[in-house]
Amino acid sequence: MNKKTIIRTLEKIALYMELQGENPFKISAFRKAAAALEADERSLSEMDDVTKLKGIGKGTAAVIEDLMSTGESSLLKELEEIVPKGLLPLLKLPGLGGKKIAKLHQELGIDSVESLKEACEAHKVRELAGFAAKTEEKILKELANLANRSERLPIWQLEPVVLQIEALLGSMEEVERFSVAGSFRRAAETSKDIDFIVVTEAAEAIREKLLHTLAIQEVVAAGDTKISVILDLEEPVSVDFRLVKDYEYATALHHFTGSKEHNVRMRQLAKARGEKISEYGVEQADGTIQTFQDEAAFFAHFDLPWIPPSLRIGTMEFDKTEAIQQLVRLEDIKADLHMHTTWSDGAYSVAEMGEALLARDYQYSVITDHSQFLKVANGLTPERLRKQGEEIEAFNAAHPDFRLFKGTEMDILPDGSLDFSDDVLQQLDFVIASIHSSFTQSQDKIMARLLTAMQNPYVHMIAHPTGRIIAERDGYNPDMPQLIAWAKEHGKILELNANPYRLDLCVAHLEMALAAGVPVAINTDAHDIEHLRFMDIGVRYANRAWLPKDMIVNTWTREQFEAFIRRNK
DNA sequence: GCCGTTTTCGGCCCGACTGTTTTCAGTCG
Repeated sequence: MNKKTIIRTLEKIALYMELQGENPFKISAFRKAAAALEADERSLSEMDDVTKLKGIGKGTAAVIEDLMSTGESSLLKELEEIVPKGLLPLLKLPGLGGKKIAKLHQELGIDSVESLKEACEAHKVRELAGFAAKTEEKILKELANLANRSERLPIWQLEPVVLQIEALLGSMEEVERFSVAGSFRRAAETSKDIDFIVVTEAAEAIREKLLHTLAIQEVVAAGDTKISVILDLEEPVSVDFRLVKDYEYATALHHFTGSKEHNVRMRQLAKARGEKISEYGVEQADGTIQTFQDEAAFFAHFDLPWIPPSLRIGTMEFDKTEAIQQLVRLEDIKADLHMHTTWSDGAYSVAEMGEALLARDYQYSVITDHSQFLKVANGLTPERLRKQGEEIEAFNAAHPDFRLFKGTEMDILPDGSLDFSDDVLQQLDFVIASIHSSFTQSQDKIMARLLTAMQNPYVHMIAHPTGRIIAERDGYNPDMPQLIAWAKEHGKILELNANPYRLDLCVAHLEMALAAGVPVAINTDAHDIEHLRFMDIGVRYANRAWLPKDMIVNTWTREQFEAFIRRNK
């Protein structure tokens, strides 16, 4: 019996209990037990007594026990007999929760999406106490939406929307300050919606402006402080705006950044001190509300350092306060080691990219256009690579306080050979090796290709090591423990590609790299000046794996970096 | 169902919005 099955079973039990209209605290106890198992890194066999975990007691331990000895849960079986399976999808309908569904089942015998639809159409639902015509109409509307209801959207789909709304809010004179919040701010790979905190003294005016300016498919809610809309985009996106006063900003931003689990822990912390946290401030024992200028002051009130949003998952962020000080921040970044220009498939010239890097206060960076194999991207031949080098030197001559290094993003070919010979590579300052072809080869072949790159003394870094695209494709499935071991052995850097399409290495792989002591570079892989902004996403994503600053190559000074790239020459 | 430097019972995070009633329950985040 593996741990995942047990976690899923506990969650399933919670779901069925919800459909019975069970006590919400009992339901949440089962979810907490599942979360406790998930948060613990040990496997089941390594735990001698699960009840020692906070959140697992007699009842939930009995379920685990049952699963381990018989392979199934008698509790779940009982629930499945009482509660029709067909009710599960109804929980996805907005406006319907466990209690209402339980009532529909008990009073009208509803047991599926189909029977609910029939009951609505026959106007039977509006006769129930607590339901009325409007609810019935809403259920019918949501039932029609059920099929094409979008689940979680990938970060690369949301990022341009966030950018656009930020521009809009920035242009409104009644808006004093604002920030994106929610799981997007926590650098989640996918989100259900986008949240914004907006400071204004003119809530009504802002509400009207938002409702009239945005391309809206549906207004879900429009109250005094909360506006919730679904944007009319190719893929509909839900956006929530919370309108607050300036003095409420810090606590509102914290509250709506979450995660839910983090907030619960914070509130328990407050409660233990006789205080009460809400989005409006911290209520003291005497009833007065204390507010804060920013999140740092809010955390300081509870003797905590400012916790980066991506770490707020309700577990070790409260304990590992020392490690938080060591984490990389955007202002620590001194370089970007992976980008493209018009020489291959980029949109800007060497000089234009150089100026954009200078504008970001970087000390150095590397131009890494594609190599000759990648014809679709206008990859460079050795001859063109040499010419590009002259252009880079000219830029450097005009900017003595900054240095653009000459590099390449060289393809590792399907047959396992490298796209440039050693004497070409020798001329370069920095060499990236990447796979862009034949993703479907066996793992052995993929690993053989990567090993060639690892063993080449002129290669410094492997870019986007798995080749995944979030929510689109899995990549070429390398054996990561092996790859990381080779990186350690041969002194190579592994990339955290910060392009929101990729975020590759992913969090789990970054944690493995950290454990092995393999240095990581956070790079934007920019094909456009605008893409340099992805560094921010990369840094926030890296925080999720607790990578300390000194493990991140592009926080190193130019001198440190030069020493690293020269060591095999 | 779980938990206890207030507790073995009585809490469990807190507030907005909607739709239902007419002061509140349910849902949601």
